[in-house]
Amino acid sequence: MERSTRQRTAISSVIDAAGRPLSTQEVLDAAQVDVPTLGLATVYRNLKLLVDSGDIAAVTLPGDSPRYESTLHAHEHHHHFQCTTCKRVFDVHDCPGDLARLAPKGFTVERHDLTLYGCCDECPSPRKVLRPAGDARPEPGARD
Amino acid sequence: MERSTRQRTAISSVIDAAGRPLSTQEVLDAAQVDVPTLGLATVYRNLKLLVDSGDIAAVTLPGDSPRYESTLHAHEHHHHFQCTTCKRVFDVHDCPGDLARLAPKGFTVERHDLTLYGCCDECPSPRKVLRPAGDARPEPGARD
DNA sequence: TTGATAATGATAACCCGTTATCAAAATAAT
DNA sequence: ATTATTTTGATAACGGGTTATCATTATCAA
Repeated sequence: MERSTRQRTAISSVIDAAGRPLSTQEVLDAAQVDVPTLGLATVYRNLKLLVDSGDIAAVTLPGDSPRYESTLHAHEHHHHFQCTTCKRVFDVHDCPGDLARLAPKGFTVERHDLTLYGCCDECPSPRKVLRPAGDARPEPGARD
Repeated sequence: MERSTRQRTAISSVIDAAGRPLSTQEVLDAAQVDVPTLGLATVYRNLKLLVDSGDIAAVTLPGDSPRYESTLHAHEHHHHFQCTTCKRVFDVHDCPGDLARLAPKGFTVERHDLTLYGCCDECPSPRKVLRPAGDARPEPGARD
């Protein structure tokens, strides 16, 4: 039977508490606060188990690896925002609605994905921050 | 200097004539009608050249490899439709508009991607075609 | 035509996210 | 506590899409 482990509990609660979809690396980093010895393979194993059990859902974005979010929050139809600076993904709780009308004639629309791109509230906007060319000072929130 | 070859011409004109974004495999298949000896490496090389020169644009979709479309058509803001059966991608020339308002407060929206999913007009809709369980007859337009 | 060199095709190598392997550790029923 | 079994962590292997390698072929200016 399935056992309760410190690793599994940490991974699960990190996702539930996040409030936004997390990457495997973000899950690893956050869960290692509770369980410092946690390994990447264990994260992958448990993410798969949680997806299969329906507790979390995978969020796929164009040209980036999947994020994972709690299905408790994800049950309502929503979309996502990705910060082009820190690459973090956030929930967008609204939807423009009635998108099926955009499809070509004769096409049936079953679902849709909408991703907004821009600058989150913790990253300095590249458009607003002017600096000398070549100044590549790392920014708060930047991931390598 | 850059030379004109049968391969380069074939790849370029296939994309211009497609009317929808093509995968590398679709480009290879279509261009081999003109140049049967065309190899996959040559397709990748020329797609990169065409993207760098601004003649074509890469279209990235969630969880699928990129498609390529002529920038002549792609200059106007538009979106995409992917058929869940044949996996082909089509242009959607409309846009719901005013999506920046959906973002969380304090976030700046620079652009957005919208992908519709469903059934194109050449594939039988899985919802409409009832057949006995286990009957996996390949459908017109299906890709393996 | 010739010759310098860019482009091609076949395939090996690469990248990176993910999965498999396996000995060691943790869990939970007894 | 004992023991059967699941889970873990480290790391090798995998897979697919893409890029590098290199001998051969094609292009084009002279």
